Amino acid sequence: MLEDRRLAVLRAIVEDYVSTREPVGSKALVERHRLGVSSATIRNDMAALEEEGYIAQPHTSAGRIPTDLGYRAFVDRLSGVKPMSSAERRAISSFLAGAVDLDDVMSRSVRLLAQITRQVALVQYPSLVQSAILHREIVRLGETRALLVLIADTGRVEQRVVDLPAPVSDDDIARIRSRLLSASAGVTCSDLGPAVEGVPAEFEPGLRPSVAAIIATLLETTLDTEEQRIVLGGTANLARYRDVFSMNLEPVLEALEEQVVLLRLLGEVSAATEVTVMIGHENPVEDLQGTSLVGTGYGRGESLVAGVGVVGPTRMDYPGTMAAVRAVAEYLSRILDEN
Amino acid sequence: MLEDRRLAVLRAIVEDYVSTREPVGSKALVERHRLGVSSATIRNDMAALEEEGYIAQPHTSAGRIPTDLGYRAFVDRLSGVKPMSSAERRAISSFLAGAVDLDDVMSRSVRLLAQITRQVALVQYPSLVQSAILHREIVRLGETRALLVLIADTGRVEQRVVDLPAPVSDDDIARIRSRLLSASAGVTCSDLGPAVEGVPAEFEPGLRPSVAAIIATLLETTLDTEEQRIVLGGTANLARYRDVFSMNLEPVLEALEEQVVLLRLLGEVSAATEVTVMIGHENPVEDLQGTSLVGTGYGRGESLVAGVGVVGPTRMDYPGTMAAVRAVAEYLSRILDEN
DNA sequence: ATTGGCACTCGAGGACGGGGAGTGCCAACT
DNA sequence: AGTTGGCACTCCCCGTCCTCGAGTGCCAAT
Repeated sequence: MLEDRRLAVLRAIVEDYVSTREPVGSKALVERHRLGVSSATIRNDMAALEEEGYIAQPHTSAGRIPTDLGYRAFVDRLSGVKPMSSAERRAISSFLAGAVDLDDVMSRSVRLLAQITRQVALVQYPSLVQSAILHREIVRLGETRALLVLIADTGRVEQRVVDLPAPVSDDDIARIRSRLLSASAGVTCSDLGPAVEGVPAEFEPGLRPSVAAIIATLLETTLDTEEQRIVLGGTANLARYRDVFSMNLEPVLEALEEQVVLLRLLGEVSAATEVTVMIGHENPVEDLQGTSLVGTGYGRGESLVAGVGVVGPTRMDYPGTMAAVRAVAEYLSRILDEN
Repeated sequence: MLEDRRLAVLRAIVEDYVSTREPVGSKALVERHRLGVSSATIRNDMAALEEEGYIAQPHTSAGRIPTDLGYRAFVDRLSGVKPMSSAERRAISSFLAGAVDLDDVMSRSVRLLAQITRQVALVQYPSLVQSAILHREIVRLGETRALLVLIADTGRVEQRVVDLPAPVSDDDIARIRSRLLSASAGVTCSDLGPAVEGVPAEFEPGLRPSVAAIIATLLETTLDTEEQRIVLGGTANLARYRDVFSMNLEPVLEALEEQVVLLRLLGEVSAATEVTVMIGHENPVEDLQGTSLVGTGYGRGESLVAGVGVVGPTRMDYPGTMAAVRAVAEYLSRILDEN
């Protein structure tokens, strides 16, 4: 009972602070919420909450603001995921339905999510490793250059230039192409290596290094670290939070421009279908420890192929953001399912 | 002679203001530059320059800062393009040489340019309309869906999902594919329309709508407005200029997220091989009138296929930025030539 | 356990004032 | 005519001081 009220107070503090951006005091609290007790009582509760590390004072004689721990408790124990209005759902689905290809789906999603949450949005391309390859194409660019194109069943298209160790004719390319197609038909990325292992040996000695080079590039393209790709949008929204990242949103912007960093980030929260939240210092990226990350995975049915998420100030509307992230992930999954 | 000294004073003011970011006064000017006259004389010149609109005072009893007109005069009449050091040239070429495909070239270029200039960089993909199409591929995604892939000689790969009006078999797709390939072999984008016009009529009536849909998408993909694509990087550098965009770099960030805006922008400066500069209010985009744009076109030999540029505060190092933009454009042209 | 009362703390924000950089103008000099 | 030193003047910057008020912690009373 007593514990209950303390949590109610914490929730009220989080909600007020998120909406006003100002430290909240005991008096304002009893006025804005029907807590049924006096401000003195609230003060006692606040002292206790501070003792336990859920809230803090910027300085003596100021109101309290939630700590990362406070937000964590709020997210874990106090807020369900707020359902989105049907109007919002309709807006999402109609906006994403107009996409003409995967690139378009990705860029629309990221813009949409940024707009809804008014924060920075991240969307990851479906992983190649998890996909079936529908088609492979080799195009001759010149004497010693070829372009390799992979088309996955997710709609993803990857391209790679191959430098060939020796000149190769149009005809040679055609033969290599058809042999590779037959050798790898219907094979998933992960099984590709063994399936094409013996292929170079089937060709004339002079051609073997070139075939090997093509196969090497083919395998490389589907390598874990190489193939990941993330788009982000809504960077402009960061400017709104100038106050939070006190002087320096520069390191934040810098971190967000690093694919590697983004991958690490999304990797942490996209392992599950539930929405996952990382708050402040929980973030593994040092420059982003002043921010929170809300993310989840998406994919076809049970198998997750990529992640989607939002980066914003720790002082964010968690229920709303979580709902938006979940909704976008659902629609992305649905679009993948349709293929 | 007298006019000469006035210009020398203007140049000195621009240089000092760019490096110190503070209004510059007559006394500081004679100390830092060998002008051979006293500060009183400089004061007279400054009054004249202000009269003519080249410089302005933030308030009485402060130093002068250049106006947009002042920067314009500086760029047009006072600064040659500073040549890059050979070390810098080597850095550029080695950085760009490691690229594995066109996407990689684009993203490396944009990061490189952002890093050299410490500003926001823009790089445009080579235009499809200006390119020859090396290869077209049609892949069946399902009963009524196909994926169309275009490969241009610039290394650019475009994809598009086609919704077919009627179910089409694997075999049908193969026939359409080979017919389209033969009909359009060696044809440039702009001549594509006439070349494929009669193709649908060659097929069975039931298949004609589908063939038409594929051709429609094919043509659409190479449409002027649709096919343009720009990448940008170095957004983090904007944060450094918080002081310039006094309160609000939010509109700037927003403008930079709009492809349409970026296209308009780069379009203005990428029509020539010389580096072009737009200063402050000269910028057609309202939200960017506090910034300057330095850009140029690049391409194979004489035919320009795209643009590259930098957005930064009007108070920027024009000679250095122009040199960097020109150098990157040159290397991009060279890379395209190699294909 | 809750409450009203009270003394105390400390930041925000306004008033004040000296210091200094910079200007414009003028009379004198070349 | 162009240049220069001198000088009065203007205002911004910045530090100091002070008041105001929101908010706290503690205590005695219920």
